[in-house]
Amino acid sequence: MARHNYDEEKIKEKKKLIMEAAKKIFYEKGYENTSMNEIARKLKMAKGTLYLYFSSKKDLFFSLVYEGLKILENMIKNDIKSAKSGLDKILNMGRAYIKFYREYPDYYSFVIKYESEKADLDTNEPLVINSYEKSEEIYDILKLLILKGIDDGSIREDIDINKISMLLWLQTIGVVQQFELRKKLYENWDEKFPASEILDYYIHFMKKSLKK
Amino acid sequence: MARHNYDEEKIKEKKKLIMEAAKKIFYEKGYENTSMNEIARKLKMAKGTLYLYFSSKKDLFFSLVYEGLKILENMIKNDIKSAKSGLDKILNMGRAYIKFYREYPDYYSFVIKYESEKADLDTNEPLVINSYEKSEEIYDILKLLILKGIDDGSIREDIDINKISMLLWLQTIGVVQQFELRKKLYENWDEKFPASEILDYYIHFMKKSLKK
Amino acid sequence: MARHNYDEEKIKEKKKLIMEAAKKIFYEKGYENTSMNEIARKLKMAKGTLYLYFSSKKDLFFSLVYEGLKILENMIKNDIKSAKSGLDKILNMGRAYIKFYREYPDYYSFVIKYESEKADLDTNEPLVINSYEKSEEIYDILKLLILKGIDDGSIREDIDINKISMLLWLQTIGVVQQFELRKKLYENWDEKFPASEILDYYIHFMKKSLKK
Amino acid sequence: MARHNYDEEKIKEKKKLIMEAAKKIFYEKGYENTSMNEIARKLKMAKGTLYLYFSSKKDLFFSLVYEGLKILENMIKNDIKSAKSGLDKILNMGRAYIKFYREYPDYYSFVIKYESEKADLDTNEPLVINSYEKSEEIYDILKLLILKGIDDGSIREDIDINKISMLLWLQTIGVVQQFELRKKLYENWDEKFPASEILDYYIHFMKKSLKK
DNA sequence: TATGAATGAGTCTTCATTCAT
DNA sequence: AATGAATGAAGACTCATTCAT
Repeated sequence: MARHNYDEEKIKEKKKLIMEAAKKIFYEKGYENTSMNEIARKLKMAKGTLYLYFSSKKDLFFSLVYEGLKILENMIKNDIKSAKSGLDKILNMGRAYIKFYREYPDYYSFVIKYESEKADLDTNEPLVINSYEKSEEIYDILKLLILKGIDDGSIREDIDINKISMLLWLQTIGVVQQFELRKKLYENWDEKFPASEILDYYIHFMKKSLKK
Repeated sequence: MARHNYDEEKIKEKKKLIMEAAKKIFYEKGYENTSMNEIARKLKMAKGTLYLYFSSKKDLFFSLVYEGLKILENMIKNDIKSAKSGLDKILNMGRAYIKFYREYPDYYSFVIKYESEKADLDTNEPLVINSYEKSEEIYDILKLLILKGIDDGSIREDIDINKISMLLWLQTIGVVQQFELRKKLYENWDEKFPASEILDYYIHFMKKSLKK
Repeated sequence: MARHNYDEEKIKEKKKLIMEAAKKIFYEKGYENTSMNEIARKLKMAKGTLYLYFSSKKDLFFSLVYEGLKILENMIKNDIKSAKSGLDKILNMGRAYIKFYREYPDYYSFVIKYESEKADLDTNEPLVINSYEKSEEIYDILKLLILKGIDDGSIREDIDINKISMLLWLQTIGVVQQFELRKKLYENWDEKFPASEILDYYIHFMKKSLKK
Repeated sequence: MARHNYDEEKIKEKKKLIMEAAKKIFYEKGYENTSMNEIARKLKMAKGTLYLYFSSKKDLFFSLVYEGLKILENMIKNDIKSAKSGLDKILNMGRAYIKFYREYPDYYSFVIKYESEKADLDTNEPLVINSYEKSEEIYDILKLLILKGIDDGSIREDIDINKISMLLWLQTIGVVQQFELRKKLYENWDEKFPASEILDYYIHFMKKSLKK
């Protein structure tokens, strides 16, 4: 039994090791431009060894995606808790997403890449189903929070709850994604405010737009 | 001279022809999954001929991107004109982008794809430079419109003009992109309102948030 | 039009060229142990070129199988004609198969290999269907010939026509296949008669067994 | 000494155990499509352990072939004994082979596979030599039985003893092999007689052909 | 101007075998 | 005696690009 746990532990560690190396390369070069060969080389491992721990390149990548999704989920759930009013909870949700992007730019990029191709993925794969459910879950949370916000008087009443919850989520992800794409560009512009402030301003503006 | 023009005309026409065919295939199958072979086959042309008019697969694709950018630019400029107040002009700008997405889903997809990979592109390529300039241009237009809106009393005053102009553009592109990614998903959800309404609601909500 | 024919001709010739080289290697080393790389090397061609003419290794191999089947079919049909009585026609059929084996040992080996794996093949592939039909066809021809033989008095009457026709075909193919497998072995045995006579003796014995 | 025997016994048992598992998988999936990994997994053993008992995948497979050959040999020897006349002995020999095929389809498939590739094998391997000797042995037995049959009046005299003995063996193995290959195919044909009867008819027809 | 045959580097993946523990 | 992680060569196949005609 102890032995068994010991081995499982070792396997997990090795997986971590491989994922750590893959994370860097996938992040730097993108999924398509990363070859299993290169990952193995970086690890000073034989190519075949990778396949001992991950059944395919996709499997290795998705493991990273899944890790990212878990981190994101935790951050959101945590940050919702730490706020009182419905409005604050919603704002914290947005802030959590931005924090995820800032603290884990690599995982963030995997999650985005994954979301971009979800449509083409096999709908039978557990990971795909899982993430579909997570999307729906977040949507439901948002809806509840808005209801709560209206109830506790922190949010204006003249909004369509269904639509605004959907919109807020699209918008938050969208703003961050676009910011990531264009940040280099913006960094060269106005020197008076750092481009990175734009995301904080997004939250600030959302607050203004939602509050009673 | 006349001869010269005639030839140039012919070359342009041929380029159009090729781009038309490429547009369909790139849209259907994506850039990576489209081979030059397939484009040539569809045109009943030799593969080599394509390289007479476009120096590479990338070049061909970027020409489509550029075409798309021009269309988008025109739509925006037109739609700005047709409004009076600063607020309405800004809303029309957003509407124009959404219209572009709806009417030219193919060009839209190219522009997005291009934006997503701009980071990896050679910063010396004219198209990249071009797009940098266009971004700046739009930022400047937005800034002016907001100033005008504040001036004519259609827009609230308690906003940071620099930041909001940057944000609005990121946000609009982001919302549309995220909507495109998730629309299939959302179509299965609430049957009461069609998912496609979300984009119109986005404009509606933007109006609420900006107006005095 | 002339141009078109010319090109088609050239393609056919190239295909022949490739098939000729592949034939030798497949025969020497067997399908599994032959790599596309090796075939290309032998032809002093790039690997990719092979795929210009054959869509896959299987396709290349099956083209050889099909060529073999056509040769065999012709030989059988020809040799049946040149005999009068039912019995002689049947014996000639067997002789034709043996002749095929002797004159085209390479094609013979492909046909055998193919037959051995037919069961595992995709039943939707035209080549598979085709060969199934050919089997049935041969069975029908045999049945007719036996009827004719009984009718013209060249074949004994106390046999089950359905069974004997099936059996004769299995037996002929089987004897040749087993002979091929064991000939090296047998060549070292009795020096008085060359092992190769065994196939002729098979026909001789079949005659004795069938005739009235 | 006692200890030594005990250990040897244990090794033999372990070998049996492994062979039993391998037998099933080799039969289901074929030699090439079976990996040592899979065999080890089925046995809940480590891959390396297999190599403690068998020096290679080939060695493991050949052990099964050898086992099959021993079973076949016994069946033949037994069934020869239980007949009186030379003809009946020969017919029983054929029947024994068919019985082997029917009762041990797995071992049968290994023996056939082995025979098919014997040509490519190292002529120094004991198993190959062994099989060469066995072939000669069977040839000799058949020769004796035919002589006996002629002597006791059960077999016709107008045959070449050397040739017929060689032929009968080739023919029997060949018919069974071809039947095995095509049985699925034939099962769909004539509904009046089950395809499986063909092997019995083969013996029946052999009897007719050989008897005085 | 147009052709399209040829290239060949590069991709993911498999698996028998070894060897340190 | 038993393990199972690691190896690495080998395989089929793709495709943007070139170049002789």
